[in-house]
Amino acid sequence: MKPGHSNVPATQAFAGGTPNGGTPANHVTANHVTADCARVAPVLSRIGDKWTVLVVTFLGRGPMRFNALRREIGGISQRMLTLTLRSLERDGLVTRTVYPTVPPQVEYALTELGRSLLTPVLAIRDWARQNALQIEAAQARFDALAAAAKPACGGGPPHVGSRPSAAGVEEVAHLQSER
Amino acid sequence: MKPGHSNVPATQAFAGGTPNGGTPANHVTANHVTADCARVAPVLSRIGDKWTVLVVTFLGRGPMRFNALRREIGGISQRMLTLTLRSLERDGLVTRTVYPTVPPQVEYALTELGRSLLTPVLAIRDWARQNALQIEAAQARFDALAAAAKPACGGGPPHVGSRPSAAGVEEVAHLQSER
DNA sequence: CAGCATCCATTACGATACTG
DNA sequence: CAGTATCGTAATGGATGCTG
Repeated sequence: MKPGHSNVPATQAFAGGTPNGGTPANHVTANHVTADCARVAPVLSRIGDKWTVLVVTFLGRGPMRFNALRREIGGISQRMLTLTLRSLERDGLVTRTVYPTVPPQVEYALTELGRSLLTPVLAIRDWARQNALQIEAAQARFDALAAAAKPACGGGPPHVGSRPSAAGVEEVAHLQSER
Repeated sequence: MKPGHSNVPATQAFAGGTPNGGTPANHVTANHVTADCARVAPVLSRIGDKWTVLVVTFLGRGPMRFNALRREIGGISQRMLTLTLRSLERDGLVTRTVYPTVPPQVEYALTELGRSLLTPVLAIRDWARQNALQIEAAQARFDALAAAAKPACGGGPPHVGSRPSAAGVEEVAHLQSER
């Protein structure tokens, strides 16, 4: 069996209308929403896989050959690059052009659709860039609390996990100003 | 061991400068790029997991209690909702407020950071919505070609996969107009 | 150079059962 | 209600070796 992508058994809901504006108390009739959500989910799985965004981002800078891409990206295995490109090709996001030269030469490029994807994808990437530090800080804080609340017995071996909860009375409405 | 999230061994590159504009032949010195890319990758893994986007989207409509979220989302298992919310809390994207009522009541809400994430996330979701049909069409086309080029021997059992390649001479520069 | 096939480790996720 | 614990399965993804 091929370990290829394209899966997603079937997710349903996907949040319907406008997140705020629009009708305020509109808590979704939960029926027609389900429909196109099922089509949205697979796309997100695609975006979310380990390499798609990378590849799309790089191809956004112009067409590229297989190994060039491989080198630029850095940590990707040949297998995953192949798989990712296949999926993208299948989805109509990239084109694969083979030049029948003596050493075979294959060039990948974004399609129109692929370029349109580039916009929101870069938006996410930039968000990630800008907020990475905040997130790391939040994680550190969280982990610190978790570790503090679970000294278990002796010291504090690197056995991370668990949570500060159930350590006594839950702190209520922490009033954290969301920094 | 907890099956919790937060993994990502270490990805490196992440496409540096402006995707097009800027310096044209700038093919990345591949060094300082590697730095913040390593911080961006985990964030994307988070976005890409099966439920994060869903949860964030729903919470974007206002604070919600555990089971309310569970019901609204639909296909999520209790376990995954817990895990997802944990991760989001750890990342500082949602707050978890426990009200010590007799039946315990926990409310989840997006933080400022979480709301800022909402914007690019909705952008992706909308892109997915708008282009889902094109993608499906592209897939159908691709799969049709793949199936056509691989009748194997007898008929065409449901052994999907593979590709039309290596079936003869590769079609060169297909000139597909990217529809 | 480009890429498929196979093996193998890790992980994500769902179902189920139990707790405060 | 809101979890946690445990189990089993399937998907993800890396390493390696072979082909055209």
